[in-house]
Amino acid sequence: MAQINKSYEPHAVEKKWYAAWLEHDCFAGRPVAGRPPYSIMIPPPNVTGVLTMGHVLNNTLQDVLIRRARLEGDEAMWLPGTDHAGIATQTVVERELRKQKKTRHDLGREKFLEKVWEWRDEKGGMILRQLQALGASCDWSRTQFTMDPGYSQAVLKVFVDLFQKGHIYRGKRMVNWCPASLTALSDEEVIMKPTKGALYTVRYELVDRPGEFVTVKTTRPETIPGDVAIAAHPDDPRYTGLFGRKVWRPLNRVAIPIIADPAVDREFGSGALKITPAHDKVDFEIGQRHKLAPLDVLDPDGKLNELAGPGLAGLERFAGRKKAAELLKESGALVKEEPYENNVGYSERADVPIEPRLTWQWWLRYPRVEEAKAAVRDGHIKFYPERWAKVYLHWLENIQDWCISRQLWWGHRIPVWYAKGLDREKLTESDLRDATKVHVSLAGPPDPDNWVQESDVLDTWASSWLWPFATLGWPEKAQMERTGFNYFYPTTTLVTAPDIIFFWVARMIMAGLEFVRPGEPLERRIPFRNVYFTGIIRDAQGRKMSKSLGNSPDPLDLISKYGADGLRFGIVSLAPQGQDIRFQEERIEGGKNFCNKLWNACRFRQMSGPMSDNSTQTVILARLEPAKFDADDHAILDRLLTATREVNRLFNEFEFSAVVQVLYGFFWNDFCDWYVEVSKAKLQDESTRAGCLAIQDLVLRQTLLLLHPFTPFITEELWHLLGYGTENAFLISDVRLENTSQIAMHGLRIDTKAAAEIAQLKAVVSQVRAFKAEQGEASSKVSEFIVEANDAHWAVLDANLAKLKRMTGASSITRGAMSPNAPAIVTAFGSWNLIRQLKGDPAVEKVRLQKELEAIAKHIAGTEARLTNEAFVSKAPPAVLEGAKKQLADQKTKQAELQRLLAALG
RNA sequence: GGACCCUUAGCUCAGUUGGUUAGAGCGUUUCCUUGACAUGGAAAAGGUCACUGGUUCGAGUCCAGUAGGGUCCACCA
Repeated sequence: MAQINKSYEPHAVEKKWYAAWLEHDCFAGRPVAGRPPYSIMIPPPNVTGVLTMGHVLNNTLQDVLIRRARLEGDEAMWLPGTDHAGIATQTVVERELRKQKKTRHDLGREKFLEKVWEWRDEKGGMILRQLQALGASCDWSRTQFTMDPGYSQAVLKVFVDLFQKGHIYRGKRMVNWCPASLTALSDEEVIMKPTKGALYTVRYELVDRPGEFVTVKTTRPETIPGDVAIAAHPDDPRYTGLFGRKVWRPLNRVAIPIIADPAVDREFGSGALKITPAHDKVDFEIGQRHKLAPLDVLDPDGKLNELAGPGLAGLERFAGRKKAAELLKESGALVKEEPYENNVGYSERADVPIEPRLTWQWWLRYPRVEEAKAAVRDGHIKFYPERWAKVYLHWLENIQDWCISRQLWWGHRIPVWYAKGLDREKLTESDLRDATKVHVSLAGPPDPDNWVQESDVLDTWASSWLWPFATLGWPEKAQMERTGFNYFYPTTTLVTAPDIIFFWVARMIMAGLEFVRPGEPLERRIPFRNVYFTGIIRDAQGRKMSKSLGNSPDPLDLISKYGADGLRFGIVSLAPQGQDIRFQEERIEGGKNFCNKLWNACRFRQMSGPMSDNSTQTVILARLEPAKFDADDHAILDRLLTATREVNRLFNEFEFSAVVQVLYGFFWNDFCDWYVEVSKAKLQDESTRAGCLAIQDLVLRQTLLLLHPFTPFITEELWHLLGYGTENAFLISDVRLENTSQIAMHGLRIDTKAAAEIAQLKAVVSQVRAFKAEQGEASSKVSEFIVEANDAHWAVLDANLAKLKRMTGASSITRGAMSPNAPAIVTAFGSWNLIRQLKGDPAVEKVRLQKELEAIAKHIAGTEARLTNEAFVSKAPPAVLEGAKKQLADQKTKQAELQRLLAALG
């Protein structure tokens, strides 16, 4: 067996085991009859993406779940993949083209797409390789890409199907238009941001009453040339006489009507609103009601066009705004300009203000909305934390049709063909259903020469919403058979961030319900049973991590600094359920330190004595020597069982950081700080040595098993170094969690009373150590104690004497009468006298004892007050009452002893 | 404007169905290089649990309100 080095060096270990796991196909998930499945679909990162701290958290948790499932004996399958990320990817490739002074239009659609594929093959999917460094145990043979041929077929089939069912239609409507990416966006891709600007008060002169004006307030004077009316509330007395009259539009001067519409807020400004139907959603609706044709003064890229009139035409929109204000000022129409802050919608991707724009787009009326609500409301899908269910339900209550078309090239091209020569501007809803005018199919029209294909592609989310089943080969029967669709669907758990609850989670639920296993019960159609929402990782100041702020550490740097296990352990310990996380590198360092502690505890075991047969828990149990157990042996086994139960419970509740905390506390405090220390005395005694080593072997084995999901590399390494498995059996894939109740089945009864005694003894040791420190006695210094204790107490001390001496740094602990002038303390096991060359100063000792007496008197008063309270005595449960009584008795004993010591000082 | 969340030690956070003297990690201070580990050990200091009221024998925990912070949703020009 190899020698364990002095400190843990993660890098070689990580490399070695990841390669070994891959080589032995440990990550593969295959249907096994009679074995429960556990499946997770990775939230596919953008193919352009690189690993961020958010990914680290998210994927570590998925790996934890998957590895834990393997240990529990489930057939675990974690499917990886990437998302084609329409806008992001197209932008990246266009940027490269721009370096060669080219645009995508220079290449043409086909050539451009070739370039994108080239880019993807060379540079895409880097993030998946980075996940391997983290230790992600994905079944890489199943890696999917949303533009793969099979996946694409599924996407198009869904489009055709929804079209045929009447859920998809084409409509000219106001959309969120991104002037940078030149495409429509869904509402979810628009971020509202408070933006500083100006509020302009502009007056419009009445045509038939020169010198009289109507004033309006606007933040966008450049759209004035697009005004088609001025509106006021019909009941607004200021305007009743003006409805039907006309005003002069102050830019690109023409006469426009004053109309009455209830959508106008009387309270804002003068109560009058300029109506620009082409550039505002509300205005568009008002325009429709009054049959006013929109006047579009902006080009798709955000430049003002010739309709904006001389002086403005050709200007970029923000330059146009300034210029419009100047022109208004010159003509005297500008009454006021004041600083103003309002909410402006920004394109999520391009981070520029979006323009409401009237365009033809494809829309989806969501299917299965009611069922999607029921699935979560009725608990078929459980959200962790639960409160996200409210957010989800609220969104579904107010759901709007989804704009699924994008004016991009990179994506799934919409499978619609228009008959040649057809005027698409005039296409009606019934024309759409007329096969002579519009063809919708996967295969395309049989006579392609007579048709023109729709140039738009689908929103990326309109492909990723199929992820849980399209990745398993749906809808191709043969593929589904091959991937084990029926075995792995519905997936077990989805781990994702709450910010894509609408983008993705809700839509996947609706898609699953609509397309999978039609006609079967809801719980067979849902895409997943549990959804775990991670927190969002923020920097130390609480800001979101972002590239532009540069506040996001590179996870690969962290891995090289602290090891993958250290990073994983640290990030999980940092992330309690349901809250955003403030990143602290110290916690990652703590993860590394924990690994080192684990490493050294195993090293200590190896150095403590010869290794015996460790190959199964059963053989280790057989090596235990219960007859020779002392209280510490009982206590550590008791703690092991408790910790294991806690871990099991917390796993079921998805409380990962609490699991880590329990394991940390058990291993570091109970095992290393106490049991290993007391072992040192026991190991020197030939008669207790073998049994003590067996207990260590048992505890370490269980610890490695419980820790493995969090720190897979180091646990696998130590598993082999300590001989827990055979050479070709891996902890990750060949070992099952062992039922610690087996310990009880081996005729071994854990004496919980002895275990409780140890807890008390620990307190005494702590007290004695503090006492020494207070007395200026160095913690390592060999001290002499005289203890005055009753027979029962002394018996306990005597039984543990060797250990106690080691733990308190004493050369001797003897029973005897108190020495009057030496410093002393009162413990649960007698009064301890510290004997030194230099006696304590009685005056100082007196003060110390008096202070302690004061404190105990306070506690006694408090406890007595409760116990003499009639209401407490009659209403509190017996256990609480008994506890209080015992507490009082203990406090009184201690008080008496302190008084005795004080008196002895004279 | 609506909904949800948060406020506990210098910092970041735990705190299960209300029950002894409120915990952890980091940081700070003191002591210790004793053969697993200085990536370590021992100990100390540090909290009127945001505030006010209520329910209760008993409230960090339950209820109401107030203040401060955050997130999401919403068409106020």
